[in-house]
Amino acid sequence: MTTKAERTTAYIIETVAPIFNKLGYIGTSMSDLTEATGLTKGALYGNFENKEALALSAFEYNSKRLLKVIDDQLDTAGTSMDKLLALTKFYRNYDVFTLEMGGCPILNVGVDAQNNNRLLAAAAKETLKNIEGKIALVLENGVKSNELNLPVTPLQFAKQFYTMLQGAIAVATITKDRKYLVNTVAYLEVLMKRELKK
Amino acid sequence: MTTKAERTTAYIIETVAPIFNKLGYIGTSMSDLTEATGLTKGALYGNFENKEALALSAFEYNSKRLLKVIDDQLDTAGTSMDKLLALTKFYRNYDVFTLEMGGCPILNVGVDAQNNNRLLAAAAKETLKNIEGKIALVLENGVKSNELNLPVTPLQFAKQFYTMLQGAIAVATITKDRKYLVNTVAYLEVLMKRELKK
DNA sequence: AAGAATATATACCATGCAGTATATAGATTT
DNA sequence: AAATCTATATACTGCATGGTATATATTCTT
Repeated sequence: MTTKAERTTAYIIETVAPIFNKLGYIGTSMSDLTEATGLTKGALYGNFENKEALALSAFEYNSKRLLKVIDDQLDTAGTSMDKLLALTKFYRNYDVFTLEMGGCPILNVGVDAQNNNRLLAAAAKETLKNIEGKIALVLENGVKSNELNLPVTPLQFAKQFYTMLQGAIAVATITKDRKYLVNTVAYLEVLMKRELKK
Repeated sequence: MTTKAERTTAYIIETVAPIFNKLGYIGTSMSDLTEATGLTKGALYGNFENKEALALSAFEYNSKRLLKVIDDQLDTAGTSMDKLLALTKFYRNYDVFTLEMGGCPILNVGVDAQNNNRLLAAAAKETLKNIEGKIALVLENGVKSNELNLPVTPLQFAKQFYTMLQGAIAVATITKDRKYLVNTVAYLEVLMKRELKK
């Protein structure tokens, strides 16, 4: 069973995560967080050492949520191609999924923290590489099971694959136009069928 | 001839532009700027109404520099394909070019200002669409002159093209790994030759 | 070169910031 | 239910923030 204190900590993270993601590390003030949580500074500082620890926990929370959903897609039953298509389908509505998180955490934190907070920047980088690795694994299995035929190494293909997705996310975010997601995913699907077929 | 005052204004913008780009709108303090310029608040506020106006001028400065270099590439003598290849060649070293600007202004400002400053966010979006338009124009001319054969409209191709480039920029920035730029450009060049050939 | 106009420096607001010490309220254990 | 322990609220630092009023340099015009 979870104690009251644990639940409060969890509640703070959940509440605070989208705010940090939206406003950025420096752009978020402790009073933004007391206001959003309905708690006081005493409560926040009782649960977290400082603002940085809070921001890190917030990012980890968003990151885990994202990784979980990606895992879910890549765990889809069927061929490696089926798994990848489940993933692209997810990314087609990535903006909807990340809406309540306050946008793409990798993009937001990765860019925002780049020159402001080393730990956060490193965490974003780590999450990104994590996702690349997951995609590469599916590709690798596809090759091993004689299903797929890659023009490059699995990791290299995964990196190019993810670069395109992240490009769509970035441009869709900047222009506030989700068509970039839809079009990029459509393009990726054509590309996959053309390049990965044995 | 330029008056002293005009030169001071220009000097402030030049000096301040990379700082805003690196640290973000909120992350940049007026004292960061007085320190960097060697001027006092009186001088800064004498030349610009407020922090926002200064940040906007700074972004416009970076934006114009970027658009100018892109124009230079797309003005390369030769076929439309030559022009596009000049552009991709430029983007291969985009990180070097944007180093002294403090990173990609479109990505940094577009993401940073997204939830913090409407004017800056709108300016970043505008610059992005501007670049897409420039690329589309070259493609359009290539089609008109019977050189290229597009699978989609010029603007649509340009959007997909730029999305990939911006993806490489984003991921290279987040991971601090320029290989994404190199690889994406290499991939784009193969793609162009395959998809655009008449 | 003198005078007018303009640009920059100085000194100062009020406000918001992250963080803390301590008091109070609440939960957990016996 | 009482006692202990823990978590939250309150009130308060010291400092940095954006911005301004005014005095002092400096530039431009004649």
